[in-house]
Amino acid sequence: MIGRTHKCGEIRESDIGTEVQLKGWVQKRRDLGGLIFIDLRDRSGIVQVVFNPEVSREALELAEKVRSEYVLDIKGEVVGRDQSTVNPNLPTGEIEIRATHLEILNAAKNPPISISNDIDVSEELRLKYRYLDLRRPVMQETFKMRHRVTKLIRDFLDQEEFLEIETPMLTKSTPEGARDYLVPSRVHPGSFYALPQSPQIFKQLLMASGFERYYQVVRCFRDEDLRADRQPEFTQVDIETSFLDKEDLIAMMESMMANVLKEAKGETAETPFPRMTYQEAMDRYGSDKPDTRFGMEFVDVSELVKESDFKVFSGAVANGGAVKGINAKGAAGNYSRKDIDALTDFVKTYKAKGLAWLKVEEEGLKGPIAKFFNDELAGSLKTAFNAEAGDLLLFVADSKPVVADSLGTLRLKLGKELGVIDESKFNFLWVMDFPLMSYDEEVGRYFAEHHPFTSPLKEDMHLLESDPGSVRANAYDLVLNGYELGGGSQRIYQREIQEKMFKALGFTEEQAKEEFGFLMEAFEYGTPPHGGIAFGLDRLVMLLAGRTNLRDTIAFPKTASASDLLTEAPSAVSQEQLKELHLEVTKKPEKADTKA
RNA sequence: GGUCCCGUGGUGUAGGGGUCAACAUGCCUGCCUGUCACGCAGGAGAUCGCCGGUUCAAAUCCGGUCGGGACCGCCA
Repeated sequence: MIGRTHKCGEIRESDIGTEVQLKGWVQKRRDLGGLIFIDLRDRSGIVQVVFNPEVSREALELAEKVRSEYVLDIKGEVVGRDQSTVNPNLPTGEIEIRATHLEILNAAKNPPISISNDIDVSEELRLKYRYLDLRRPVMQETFKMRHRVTKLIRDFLDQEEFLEIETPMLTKSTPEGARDYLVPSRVHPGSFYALPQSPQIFKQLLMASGFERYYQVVRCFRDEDLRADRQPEFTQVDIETSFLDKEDLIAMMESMMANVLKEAKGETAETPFPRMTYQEAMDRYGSDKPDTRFGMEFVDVSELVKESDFKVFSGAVANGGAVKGINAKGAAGNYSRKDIDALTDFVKTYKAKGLAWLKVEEEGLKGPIAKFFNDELAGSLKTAFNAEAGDLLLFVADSKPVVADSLGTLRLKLGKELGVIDESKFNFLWVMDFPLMSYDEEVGRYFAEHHPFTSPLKEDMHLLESDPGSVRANAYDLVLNGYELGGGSQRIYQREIQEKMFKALGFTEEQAKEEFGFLMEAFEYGTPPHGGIAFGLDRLVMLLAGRTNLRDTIAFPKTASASDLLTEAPSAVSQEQLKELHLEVTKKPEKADTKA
């Protein structure tokens, strides 16, 4: 018994009368005594197999031994079911397999997690028995989706004459950006490679090499703490082009994404995608990656309330901050004072000192701060928020970054709680004109918002030395439903500009030369104007598959504390290994499971 | 580095100082020829994550610790 003639989930009425051989796992066995039904599952789906003594007593007796997740090899005939026994819940429900032969290829212990879509297991067990978790149909679907998306992207880029070129995984640690994962060098005592945070510099060098269009589906590493949408190793679709200006590249990427959405989801995305400047995104949504599937936009009432008797408001404006609010339409009845207290605690995690609120009623504004607003001001506020009776107005008065952060996150929370987000939508959005760099008060210098190779906008170039903080980057982020899907920019390709950039970032000439001298040297040998973008593949798949956690789109992900529960990585290593690498561990490992 | 939530039979939960270890599901055995959440009858299975403290008595209270999750910081 070797051959497999059909896949379980693909057998149909048209196959009736066919002799088939199937291989798969036991989803469920139903033993009726003289008759046994087995739902056989392979990656294509499920089909019902019947063991009947009139067909093969031998097979029936063997089937009695079978349990969940046994691996079977079955031969039989496809037969139609009586109208009364058709199962409308299965694509294969019109037929069943009348088994003539059964071979048990492998037995299985009773699995610790059930192989079904309804998740009623802890994340911990799912990760420990990841190979079982991945058997679940939803997970299989997600990875089929991931494959499909990756292939669509590859096919698209291939058609556009991009070359997929690999870049090193053992590379040089560079300052700026995230913490590096380091790999000690055995050959060079005390020296370390870094795993790439992205192939940024290599792809620019490939442009210097004259490849013109490069892409790579590539693993990247960042040793930072995890989040639901952040894993320490993740996959980027990394793209770089020569001679294409921003508009050409953006149009091409829109076409690629629209194609992915169409082919993977059957959804149409209107191109060109909407655009918004960074400033506008911050002003209207308090985020550089706004979720535009719903409104509830910020209303800046700083001007209205700066003279008000409510000191929290007027004081914030006087201190150079702002007072902004959002209107939770019709939500006044949904939120008790206790609920609003909870919202207040929520915004406090984002440094807001408090949350002011007003309920809009027919007679006027209600709430503890209503007394500070006279009829005229109350009227202006209602107009500003387009407020009607039943609305709940929520305000944060603070420094501008705190207002943006806290109110922006509150908006998302309320959007979810009030169910005003259309989950079926795919809202792409370009966010443009990011600041090139921002000043870090604690460290006392500027840091690049994207990375130090991002070109300034031409019209801001003259400010690079005089007022670096106000220079806008020739950069663009692609946002999908409130997630940053990718970011790109036109790059600096001239040595003098790159030198100015490093200088603005506080590098001495020597430092710049030591860290990035090879790149600047390359600029001197005819590097073409170039630019590119990188997309987070895991996130894209997560959004397309309708998942909310990045772990669900990565076959073997890490826990929140960056460990792998399946292999138990990371783990201690032997003294010999450490010695070879010229390393000494100064802190005792948490787990005393040192390898022999 | 910090905040919050969770940890009880295989799994998911309930309980919350002393006959309270319960429910569902799964598992095992038997019966059953049209099931597909099969059914019926019976059965096994947990010192309540771990360590310590309080107490006559701790699964329950307290402290610590480990593990999982969400978030802040961090990260584009």
